[in-house]
Amino acid sequence: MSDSKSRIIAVATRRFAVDGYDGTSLAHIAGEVGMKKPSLLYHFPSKEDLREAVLKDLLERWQTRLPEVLARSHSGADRFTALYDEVHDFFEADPTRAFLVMREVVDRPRQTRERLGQSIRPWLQLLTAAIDEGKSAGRVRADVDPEAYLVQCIVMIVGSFVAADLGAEVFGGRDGARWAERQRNEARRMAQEALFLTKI
Amino acid sequence: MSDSKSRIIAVATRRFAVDGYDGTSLAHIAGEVGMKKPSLLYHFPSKEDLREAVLKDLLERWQTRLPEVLARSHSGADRFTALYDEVHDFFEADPTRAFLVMREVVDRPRQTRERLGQSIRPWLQLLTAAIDEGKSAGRVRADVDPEAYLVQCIVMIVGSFVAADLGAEVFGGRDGARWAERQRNEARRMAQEALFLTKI
DNA sequence: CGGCATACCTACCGAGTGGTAGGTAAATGC
DNA sequence: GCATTTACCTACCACTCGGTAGGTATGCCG
Repeated sequence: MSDSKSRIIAVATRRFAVDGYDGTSLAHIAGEVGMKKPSLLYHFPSKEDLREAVLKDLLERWQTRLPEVLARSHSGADRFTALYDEVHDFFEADPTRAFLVMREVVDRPRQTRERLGQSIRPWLQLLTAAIDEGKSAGRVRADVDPEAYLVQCIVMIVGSFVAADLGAEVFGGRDGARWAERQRNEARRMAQEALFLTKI
Repeated sequence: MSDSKSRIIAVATRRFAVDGYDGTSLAHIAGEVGMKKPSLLYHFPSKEDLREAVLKDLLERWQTRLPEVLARSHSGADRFTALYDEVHDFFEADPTRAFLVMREVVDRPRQTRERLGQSIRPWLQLLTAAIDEGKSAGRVRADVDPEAYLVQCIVMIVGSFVAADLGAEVFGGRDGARWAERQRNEARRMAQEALFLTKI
């Protein structure tokens, strides 16, 4: 991909995440990249095409990240922690990703659910099987609903970034950085405790 | 409040939730109400004023709902379940509320966190105290971070509505209604299991 | 060298936006 | 009965938007 194209995508990703699709104009994106609007439209024929490219870029980064972790990690609680942290780190590396995903889901529920669904279905099915296996082995609580549990884990991770400011406002006071860490740890603890029978 | 005003707020709430603030025009809202744009602007001097009124209306409904529950409910696990369900029901009664809240948080993190924070702080502080009390009594796990836990509960509830379509797509197949129920039960189970020491 | 693609530009267009000016018909208050 | 307020309207304005037309400088390929 040409340098200009990837720079446009980088800028558009951030602007879409912060100001939303409707709230971002092509002229602003172009200006931030260092060109004029028609030049941007030379690379992406329409705003909708740009949106598509931004989403595709995000999903590709996701797709290339996860397989490594699944291969690296062991089994049981180890694997769970590694995976959970990896997903969290993916969004922590660039928190605008969480906002972008949340916006896409809210802006276009129909289109996004198919696109996102297609992208994460293989992983969720794999993890569902792992949870069922854990149940048989007696490591995992019997009353876990694997599919619903996994979706809710994603909700917790993505939501924790979106709600980070809110939590810091209500409780954190001045200690914003610490709050993010507390929320991260608590979310992981909740996910763990709700899954495994034995304390880790 | 006049009939026109409340009808405008009702329509605007839904449109803001579905299409977003930037994606909704005053003319469309007015048309749906059955009047023209200038007539709407007679009731709300600016679009921003309307946004404010929509948010205020939502928060007021919230404020009037919760006290009853806190008064009604008993203590311990009972209270927890009643409260959790009540919050869930508040959003289930009109799922656009969840979308609206999520949009507000994403669209204006700074302004919203103060507004929402102010509105829920009393309840969260009250519940924080209840959790600490539960810890002393040995009902609640010692390693719970009450504040982070409560914020994460809100994230789970609101997020479960926003992500409902997504989960149904990945797993539910045709069985959409059942999926919503599964996700609700699992979220509550996760919150419960992560809080209490003894099984309920 | 000529022919062509790349990557940008200025200038412009029609549609739609939030908001205003000014008018009107009906209800309300004295 | 008359003045005022309420609640709507038509017509309009300035502006921004996504997108197009058409031009230009640069660099590559035969």
